[in-house]
Amino acid sequence: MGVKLDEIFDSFSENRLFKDKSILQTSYTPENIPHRDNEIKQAASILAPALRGERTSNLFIYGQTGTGKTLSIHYLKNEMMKRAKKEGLSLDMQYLNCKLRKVSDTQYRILAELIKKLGGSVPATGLPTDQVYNKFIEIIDKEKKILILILDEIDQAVKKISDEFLYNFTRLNSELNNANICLIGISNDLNFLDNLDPRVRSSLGQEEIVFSPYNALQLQEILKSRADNAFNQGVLEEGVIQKCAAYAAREHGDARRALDLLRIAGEISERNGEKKVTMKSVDLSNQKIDRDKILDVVQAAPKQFQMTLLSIILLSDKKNKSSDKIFTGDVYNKYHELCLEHKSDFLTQRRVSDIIAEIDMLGLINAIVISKGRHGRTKEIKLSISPKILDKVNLILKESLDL
DNA sequence: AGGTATTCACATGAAACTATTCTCTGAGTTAGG
DNA sequence: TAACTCAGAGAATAGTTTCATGTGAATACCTGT
Repeated sequence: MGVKLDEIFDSFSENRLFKDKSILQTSYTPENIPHRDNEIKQAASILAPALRGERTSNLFIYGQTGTGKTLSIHYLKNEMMKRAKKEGLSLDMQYLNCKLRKVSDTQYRILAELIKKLGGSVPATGLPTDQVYNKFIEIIDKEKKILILILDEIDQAVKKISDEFLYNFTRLNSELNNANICLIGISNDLNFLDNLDPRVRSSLGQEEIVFSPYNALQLQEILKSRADNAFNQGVLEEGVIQKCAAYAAREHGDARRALDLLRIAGEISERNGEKKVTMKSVDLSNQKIDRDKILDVVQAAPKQFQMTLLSIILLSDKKNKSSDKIFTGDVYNKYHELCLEHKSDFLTQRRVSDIIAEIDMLGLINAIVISKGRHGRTKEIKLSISPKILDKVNLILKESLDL
């Protein structure tokens, strides 16, 4: 045993492909951000008055995932804070990601989190919201300064709470005597502003910046600039970067995806003891990402959801041979049967029908509404999980349903 | 043959119900003055 | 006495059921040739 382990360790340290893997991690903030100069400049010119101690317009930023919104804002934040420090300005910028679970659910938690970041403290529960709100104002208003609040994934919070809390934020200034506050909202959802209370919209959307997706070429450059430091010299096989970029470009130019692809490809090659990161591992990496996404979804899904999916899988297993199609009724019967068998309670057909639609949305199955004439109208369901990972999905389902 | 009506097996919507989570209030507790 | 903590009432929310209505085309049923 010991010998074998040594072998593994040896081969591991011998062909190290990575110089610094963390550079490819999503949490890494690079020195410069390629292809976002315009956006950063725009944002900077909007926020610049803050460096003269003046209030700035509220700013709203949108763009799809992996277009560098958060990164750019972080960068800008750091630069501005540096500058403010040098010149002794009382400027404060706080970043808050509204998507984090502990933060997002309620207005209370958002306020509590902000207060914590500003150096105050509130109990995790128990106080009325408006008291927390007052405390928040009190803390900000202690001294004369400019506070810039960056609310990332703000659409998530609004979805959970309602836009009322945003409205509160936008009128905050009228309650402040010393300090000035301004908001930067970041969202993935392009339509977000449209479904907002008009009062909030006009105030939050004073300035807007759109981050457009990277194209394949830009992705390549981003990857290249990071790969130089992340990998050792010459370990990338010809075309690896291009391939990663191409895959990611297909997914609306998601740079995060591109970086993940490259990193995982590297990990796969390293684990296989290869001397270089090969094209093949990029393919494997792509598959792995897809697979992990599916497995995560399946694992995290609620019980009834899993039960429904399992029914579909069982049915398509059987039906594949007789080449029959699967319909809602079949699924419900099977599901019902399974539930009885397992003595768990079951949902109505109405709900299962919705669950099927949800599974469809996640892309695990493909369901289209068809009419079978005299034999009614129903959904025709096709499983679209690749057979390669079907076994794993099955395993997870059986495990979590402990069958 | 050609046209119309029926009918099936669900889809799709809306409202009502329910269990859980949040918020808020007031009473009790603590600690400092 | 002010600040904090906590339990429990009431409000908000998510997940689901109940009730109601809608749908597209295969099939049954005419109708006149």
